[in-house]
Amino acid sequence: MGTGREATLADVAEYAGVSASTASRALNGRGELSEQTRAAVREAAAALQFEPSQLARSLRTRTTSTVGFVVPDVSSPFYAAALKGAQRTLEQSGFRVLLMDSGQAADGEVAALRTLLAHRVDGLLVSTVGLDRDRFVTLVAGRATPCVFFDSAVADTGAGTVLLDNEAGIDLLVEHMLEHGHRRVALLAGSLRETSGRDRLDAFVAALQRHGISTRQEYIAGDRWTQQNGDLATRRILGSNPPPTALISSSVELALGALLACRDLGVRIPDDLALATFDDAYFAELLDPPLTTVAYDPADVGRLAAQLLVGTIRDPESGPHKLTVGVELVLRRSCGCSP
Amino acid sequence: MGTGREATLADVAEYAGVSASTASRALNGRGELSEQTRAAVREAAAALQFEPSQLARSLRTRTTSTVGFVVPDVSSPFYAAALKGAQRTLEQSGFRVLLMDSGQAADGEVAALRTLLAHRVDGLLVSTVGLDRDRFVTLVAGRATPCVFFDSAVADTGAGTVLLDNEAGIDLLVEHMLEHGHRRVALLAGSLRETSGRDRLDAFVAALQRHGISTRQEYIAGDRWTQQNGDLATRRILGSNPPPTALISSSVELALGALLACRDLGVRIPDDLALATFDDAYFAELLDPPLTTVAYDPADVGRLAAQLLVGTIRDPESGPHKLTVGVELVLRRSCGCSP
DNA sequence: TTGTAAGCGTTATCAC
DNA sequence: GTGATAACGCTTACAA
Repeated sequence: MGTGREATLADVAEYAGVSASTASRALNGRGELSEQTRAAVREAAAALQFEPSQLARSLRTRTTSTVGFVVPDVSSPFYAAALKGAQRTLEQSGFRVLLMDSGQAADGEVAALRTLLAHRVDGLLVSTVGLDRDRFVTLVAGRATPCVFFDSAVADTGAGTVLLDNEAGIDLLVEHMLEHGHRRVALLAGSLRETSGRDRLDAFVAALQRHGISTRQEYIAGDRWTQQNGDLATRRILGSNPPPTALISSSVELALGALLACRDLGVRIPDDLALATFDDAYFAELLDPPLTTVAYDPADVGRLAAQLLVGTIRDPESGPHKLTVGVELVLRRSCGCSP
Repeated sequence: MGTGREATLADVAEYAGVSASTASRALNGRGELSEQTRAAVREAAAALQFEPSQLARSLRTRTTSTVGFVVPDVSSPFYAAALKGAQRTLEQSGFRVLLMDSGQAADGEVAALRTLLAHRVDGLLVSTVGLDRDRFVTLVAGRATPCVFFDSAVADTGAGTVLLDNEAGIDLLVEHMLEHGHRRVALLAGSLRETSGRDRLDAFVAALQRHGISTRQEYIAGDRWTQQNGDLATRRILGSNPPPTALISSSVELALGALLACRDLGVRIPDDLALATFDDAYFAELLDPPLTTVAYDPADVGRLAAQLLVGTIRDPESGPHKLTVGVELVLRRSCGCSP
């Protein structure tokens, strides 16, 4: 059961008593050949457990059927779900996924992109941590490899972009808090280097403005998408005088941090502080208290981005598309609504 | 900024006025060459934005520096975390990750393995959905590509295995329930085709046995790792007469389903039913009620598996290793403990 | 120190 | 229908 080399096309050809080119044609169903030789080749391939080398094939055909997927953190539920969505449609279109984690850092992202390009992937799916435009352009936009951004994009570049409707989401959250009668509303912000984080912050300020409420600096805190950052930022915000009566979170991790901070501080939700967050999670309903959220389908984001990318790979001329994934408000107890 | 072909090593060589082999040596730092030509080549590479084709390199060197990663479901937090752990150590060792999702099906897993083998990955990291031994052996064990299993393995094969200490985990859970005075203890089981699921079930039966309690068939239900299955199975179990007073769950998804079912049925936790589960989750403490769990580091599982794999790739002779990742009990309210 | 040539395993373009 | 033959872009003896 030990093994020598893997069988090559030449081995198969020899076994079947034909030339390599004939064997290739037989296996790929191209060209006309007799049923007889075709069968012989198939048989030989089976007998030798032949598995054609994608490496050699790719080198020759100049196409890898592989797509690079770059995210700040694979273990985040959002990215994992987006990956899953992308996976499925890519697989159906005959593409494989080469995954890279940028580790939430620009340098990591650049390294990932380099590696992927060196592998000659046919396309790129990236959620950027906030690369500056120049760096991105010289790195990939100068090449033939199409890149579709999702969730967080580099402005004015790429073959397509799929973003969540951040503005609509924050609007829903803010207006709902105002309907509950709150006027002192605070925000837990995520990373402002990513468009998703910045857009949510901007939408928050704009929404309040629209209702004649000017933003107080002390009511905005946070700069990373982590639970710990949510905890810290919440404590900071609650320290302001007067403290806010409502808190909107830019992500579920931040909201979890807020929950922890409030529990520790003895701040009751929603009685002392109303809370609602961007991102629904499958466990949101089971939290204490159940979280009011802005929901969307993260797998959809990946799926759409993958579709855009496949479209561009197949037809490079198709102009850059921008897609927005819709969101909806899910009312639960944390904002003050009754079940 | 459209683009022609990517620059090739030959282009770089020409630009620098040297031969391709010299260019290759200069870039890879092999052999002795004058600082002068080395600099010239580097300069040329930079000027042309040369990115060496891993494809060609791999074809020539017969090594891809790529590892295949196969899991039943990427979007599951456990696998996502394991992936993250593996990623990190693989990256440090110079390997890239080609990710495939088997979609919880044996056929999907076989397809994934085939694809990965065709890509000539240097190694495989797989959490099997329960492939039968023969199928696995003819597919990959007959080849030179080493395979390390994690979380769920195919028995007696592979270059290594990293499993959670399922038995210890279930023991902790069962004994804790017994300490609380429960005698009618039920189990939410996961997929029995995976070793993780089967091991937990077996450990459950054995643990009760050890304490002189024989297992009742009606107290065991479940066959998939989903929240929905947890919900259904819980309802079935609670329908038995007399119903159990304690419920142990094989995974956090199942436990979430149980929480939902109990809420719907008006069964209070822990008063009417004590609950505890395998798998800690970052939100376990924030649930209502906070969940008592068996915790471990999922990233560790991936990390160790990756280390084993890299070791085997570097030294194919190193015998098959079996590693077990430790677990610990985290007491919270759902089992009846007070905070 | 550098160049020449062969070869990795395919597929594509020709002939026959 | 089928078989040579030449790439694809790189590395590595072996020469020079």
